[in-house]
Amino acid sequence: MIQGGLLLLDGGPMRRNALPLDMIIQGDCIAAMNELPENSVDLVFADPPYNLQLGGDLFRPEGGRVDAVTDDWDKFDTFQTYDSFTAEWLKAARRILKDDGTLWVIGSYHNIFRVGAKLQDEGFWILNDIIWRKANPMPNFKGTRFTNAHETLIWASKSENARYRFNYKAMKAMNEELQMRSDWVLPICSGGERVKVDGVKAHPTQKPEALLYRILLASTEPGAVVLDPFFGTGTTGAVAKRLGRHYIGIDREPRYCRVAQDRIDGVLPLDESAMLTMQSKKAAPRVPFGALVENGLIQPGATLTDLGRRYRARVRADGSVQMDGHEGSIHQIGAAAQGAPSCNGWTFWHVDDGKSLICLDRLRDAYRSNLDA
Amino acid sequence: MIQGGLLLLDGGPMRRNALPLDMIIQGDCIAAMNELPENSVDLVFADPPYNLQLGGDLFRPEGGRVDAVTDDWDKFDTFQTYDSFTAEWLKAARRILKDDGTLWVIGSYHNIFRVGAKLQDEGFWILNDIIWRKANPMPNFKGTRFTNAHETLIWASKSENARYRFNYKAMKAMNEELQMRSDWVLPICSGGERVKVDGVKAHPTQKPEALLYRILLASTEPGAVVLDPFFGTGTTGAVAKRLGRHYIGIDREPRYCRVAQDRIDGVLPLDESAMLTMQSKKAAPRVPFGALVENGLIQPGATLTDLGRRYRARVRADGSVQMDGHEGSIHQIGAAAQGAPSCNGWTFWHVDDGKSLICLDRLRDAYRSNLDA
DNA sequence: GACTGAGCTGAATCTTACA
DNA sequence: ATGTAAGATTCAGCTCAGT
Repeated sequence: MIQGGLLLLDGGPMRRNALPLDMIIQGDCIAAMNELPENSVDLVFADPPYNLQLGGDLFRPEGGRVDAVTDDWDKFDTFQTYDSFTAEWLKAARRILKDDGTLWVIGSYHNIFRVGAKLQDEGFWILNDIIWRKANPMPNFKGTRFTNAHETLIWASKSENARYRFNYKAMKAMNEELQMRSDWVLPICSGGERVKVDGVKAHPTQKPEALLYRILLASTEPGAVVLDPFFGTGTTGAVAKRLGRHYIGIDREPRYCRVAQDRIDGVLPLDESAMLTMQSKKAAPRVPFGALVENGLIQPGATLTDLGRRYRARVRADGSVQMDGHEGSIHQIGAAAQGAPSCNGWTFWHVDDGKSLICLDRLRDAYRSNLDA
Repeated sequence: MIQGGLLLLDGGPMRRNALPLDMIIQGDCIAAMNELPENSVDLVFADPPYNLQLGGDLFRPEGGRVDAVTDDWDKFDTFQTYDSFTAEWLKAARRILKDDGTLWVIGSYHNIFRVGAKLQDEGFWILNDIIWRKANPMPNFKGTRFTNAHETLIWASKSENARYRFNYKAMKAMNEELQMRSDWVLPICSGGERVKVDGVKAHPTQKPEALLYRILLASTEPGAVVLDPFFGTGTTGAVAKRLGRHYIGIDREPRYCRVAQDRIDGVLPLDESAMLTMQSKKAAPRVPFGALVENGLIQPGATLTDLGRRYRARVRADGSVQMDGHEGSIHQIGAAAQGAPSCNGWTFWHVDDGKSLICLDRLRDAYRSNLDA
């Protein structure tokens, strides 16, 4: 049953072996994919449930409550249940993929290792793992772990010797004529891009369009067929339409299907020049003082002094410094030394190499050029 | 048989249940770990082999080579063999780990998904996946994929509810007073750091010391026992010695054991004061608010207020406080004032000394340093 | 209109000691 | 084991109200 571009799977007359281009299928993704013809799709992008296994509520330091992903679709009883679900959708995706098509999956440490292993078991050949480095991740409020600041994507072909598509030149052009690396810095999806219904976010895990933009530009050509079995708010469809690719979206939730359809209806295909607007900005590398200690440019225990040699501070193993019983960052201790409200420790502090004083700022330059080399 | 700090496993008189601190064991890591006492090691760092094609037969527990068979079967067999090898060394590592110890593993997309899944299967609880973003990776010469510019580490505790060690403040200090994220930018190991024998690099996959430096500083305390079952050139041992941690290294190759021993012999430990790092408040001795009243740092009857002077509470002789008829601890009344689920009264409440507001936390610091004196 | 500052939010496996 | 209370803890980006 087709309703305004919406294809309803259950009981509907979807013809087997017909490819429902630029349509959204409401239903179970495994059953829906099994209805489609084999070797017919150029790309599968999948954002499956992560199986987060969250505990109770989490509160922010200022008292707010974190709006966590507690939806039923993310709950699995055991790893085994999750694994067999994963194997099933991977098998179905593999069948409909063309032999030279590729698969993208995104996940976090909760699920990505299981997905990656299963995908290799099914015969997929991993081409890259890609790190989405979030420019603005949610902090770790309780100070219990490292800030979870990235998600992982796996890009895989159907087999080891498949002739997959990779638009090398386009990627290089997008990255200021440097080869595109396996780590991508992109902001999370927020602001005007976030799809909302009555002011409330429509989906808890909407992905940024920039992510799909780069994926489709890298691994498909115009006119390609892109299938997303976990369509959600339809980011994949929106970007595919904008870039002149065909999409097929599948989602179990009628609500999400409607939201996605509305969203995609509002998308206009892009002319080439406008594509440039989404290029990534290259961030100037921020160097923490601790990195210099860690990399041996400054030894723990070294003494720092100012140009007038009036103050002396001692460097500790973690990059904090100590002076007269006070401890803190080079900036904090520099400020305390002078009784100033603030201080740029990079220019204030120097290392005495016996002959002369070397400004920390010069050591930072040295470290930066080491990074560039 | 112990030879100049080198412990030879095969046939040697290594006593079961003795912990060979600051030693290198030459032998199979699974057998060697199984000789060590259970619950005795604080940290395991593992850089396991991942070259499936060349190393397949090495992982066979029974021996017996795999004949060159059809591609599909060979691959399946290789994964199987690699998986059981992985499960074996993970089990052995898990046995010798203390219940509050943690495991670090590093790998690439070739093996990390299999290792991660197996590690979850064995009961380890993933705390973070960490991305080592290489500042200077090798380019992809053929232009067929994204430049493989990172490796992945997994950090895991022995079980879900284990009380693992994480030096939050030290990590934050090392990163300019921002939480340390899950993506670490570090240069690859090259130049003078690269261990060479007769001008040729001694090991193909030597890891940078900066990587181990951050790992040990983040997840161990001085004096901890760190075991590395794939010791190679002994980077783990070198950094452990420098940071005042004990190491136990295991490697199958006598050649690597010798190289590592020479390298570690040349390392000088940091002196203790340089090894100091920022301590988290959680580690500081607990001070009841009543003690401040008792010792005259705050007078009974004094008025407390918040930074915005919106709320006022009155201190009573027993260290409880009162506000609008409610009475309780500084935390309870602070929470009630804001309508928040909880509150740190130490940082919320201030005393007005006529000129400015003094945070209770600063009075507590004064009391604590008074205790030390 | 431009600027400032307070407030809100994002795939989160998010405390510890003691009774 | 469970419950209770102490007390430790946040970064970047966007929105919106108020100069």
